[in-house]
Amino acid sequence: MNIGQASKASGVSAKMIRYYEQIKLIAPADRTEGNYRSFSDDEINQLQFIRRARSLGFSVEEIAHLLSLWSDRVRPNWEVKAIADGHVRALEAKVAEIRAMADTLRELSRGCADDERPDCPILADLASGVQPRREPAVSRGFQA
Amino acid sequence: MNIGQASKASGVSAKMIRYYEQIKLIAPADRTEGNYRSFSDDEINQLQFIRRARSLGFSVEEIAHLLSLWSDRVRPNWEVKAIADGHVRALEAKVAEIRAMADTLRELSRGCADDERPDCPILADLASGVQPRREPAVSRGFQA
DNA sequence: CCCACGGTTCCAATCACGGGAAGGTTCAGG
DNA sequence: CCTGAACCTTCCCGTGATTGGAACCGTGGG
Repeated sequence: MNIGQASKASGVSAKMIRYYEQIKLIAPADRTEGNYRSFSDDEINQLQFIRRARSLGFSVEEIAHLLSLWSDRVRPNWEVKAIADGHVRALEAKVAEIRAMADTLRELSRGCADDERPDCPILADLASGVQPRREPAVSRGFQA
Repeated sequence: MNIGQASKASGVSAKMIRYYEQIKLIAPADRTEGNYRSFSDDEINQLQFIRRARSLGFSVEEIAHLLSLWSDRVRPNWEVKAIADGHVRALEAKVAEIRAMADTLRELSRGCADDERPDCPILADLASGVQPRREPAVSRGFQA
């Protein structure tokens, strides 16, 4: 299978397959005579693993760890579970963070009439320099 | 006020103040004889506005729009409200997306015993290449 | 044998931000 | 007056995952 077929079969773009190879998330693929990458079924499976893990929000670093556990026949459950649970907690924190923003903003919007007047309190609030209501956000740039 | 004092007063790092100037989110600050930036109270206020808006998850582009509305004395409420509500919807979508991930992963983790055995179903699921349950995620790289 | 469609590499941009180098300015104390 | 610390200046690089594009080479069907 060349990279195009591997991409279709795995759902990972050819670009990303090359990138994953470059950052050593996956082993360098075999090459044909004409220097084309050639993928085995096992490698397609790995790519699907990666795709699925990415869709669950795991970072590439976490996926590297998961892949190594996957290929380790005596891996202990608790180690896999620890990564998963840690990630669940990170996701929950992210949800809480974003929901706090949404709640605040909904509240502000509620006080802003949908008309032509120029007295919308949203801008007034932004200008007031009010501190965020809770702890300083753990991370800010969630918008990809 | 030089950039250090402006930073302390506004809560925006000196680095970011320079960056905001560079990308023209704010006007170039006046300079002293020694080429130091000098900030007025108005400019400190603008920086606080930016900081607050960032903490609510607005992108720099959205903030540029909000700032222009802020300085527009005849701004119509509905325009401000539209930006805010659009952002609330984006935040809600993000929450739904991340919560779907967390739910899936929690479910997987529930089936994985916290012990030394190597049969954790999380890896099996990742390897299975199951499609995400809902629509293809609108955005993927939410982790800053 | 040609041409379109693959593949290959490399380089750039995204977004908001931080780190650090190399050098100039300011100001207080000795 | 001189020194040094603390500030400022610009410039470049890295982050993480991904996409886009250019320039070039290989492959295979008509």
